[in-house]
Amino acid sequence: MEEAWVSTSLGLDLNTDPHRSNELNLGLEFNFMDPQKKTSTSIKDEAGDLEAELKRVRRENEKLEMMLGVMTENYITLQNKVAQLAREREEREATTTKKRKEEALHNTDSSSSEEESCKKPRESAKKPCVSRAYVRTDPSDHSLVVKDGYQWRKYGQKVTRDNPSPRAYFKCSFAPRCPVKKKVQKKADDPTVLMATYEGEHTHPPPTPHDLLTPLTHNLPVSLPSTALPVFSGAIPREATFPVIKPNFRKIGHGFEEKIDSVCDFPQLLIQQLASTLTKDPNFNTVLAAAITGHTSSLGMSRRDP
DNA sequence: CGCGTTTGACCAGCGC
DNA sequence: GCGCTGGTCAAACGCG
Ligand SMILES: [Zn+2]
Repeated sequence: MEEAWVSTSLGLDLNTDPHRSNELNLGLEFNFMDPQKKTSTSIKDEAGDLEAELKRVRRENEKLEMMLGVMTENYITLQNKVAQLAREREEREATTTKKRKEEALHNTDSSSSEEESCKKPRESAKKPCVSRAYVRTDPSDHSLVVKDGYQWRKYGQKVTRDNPSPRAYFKCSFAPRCPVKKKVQKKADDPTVLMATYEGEHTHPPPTPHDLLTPLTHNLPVSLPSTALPVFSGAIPREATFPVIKPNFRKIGHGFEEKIDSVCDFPQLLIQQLASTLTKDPNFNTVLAAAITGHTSSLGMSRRDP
């Protein structure tokens, strides 16, 4: 009974979405509304409890947010390292294989194998840094978009020979200042997995989070002039990593610009270990996004299905 | 109107 | 030299 009344009140306060909760703000307002109407102390208590609970949930949410941020940061760092190592190994192997091949091909000149590596320095110069990432997606999703925290501009799409699904070509939005390109194509044997091939290294800090996240909240003073690097003085904010995972996340942190800088509260070692473990899983982003989304909705939000 | 995407044209490398 | 293939360009188009 009481609950019904409460939820009605909430529903009235909210716009059209009684299930979804802006409870964080609502809890407070709702508390003010109470005394006006006829209230019983039990309801008050309940409201108080709820409010406290909401606060707790909110704090937990924020902590999770930050944890996620830290984790993703570490993840990206580690990913870069792994990619670099893989690249180096690949190059080494490629060199040896090529040498062997060439040796087998022209058995005639056995003296100078170095010459060949000199002959074709372009090949290695052409591919300064190549790394691969695999991302699991919704099978019904044809968009060929891999959310990796950077902004990309699509400049081409091709149907390739050995794969029924097309390959999309992207350049970093900071081009030509940033030469990074990526190719995205579904795996031939598993169309639910996107294979992203990155070439080059970004010449700028990973994400431009606020640009991506808050087009409407507030404007950044930096409108990136053509001469200056996108400046990120100090550490990258924790939201930085969110677009990597799930842009929708802005809803959560929205409006709470509090100083939740208690990273030290968290077991960083554990996080780092986690990150390093997860690094081995190419589907980490997807899985993490799903997990976080699920966790978030189970925390305070009921799902909203269109 | 500006910006990003789409898509056909074009180019370069490679094998035959 | 020719054809195939992957990669890039750029005009057309759509969207906010
Ligand atoms: Zn870049």
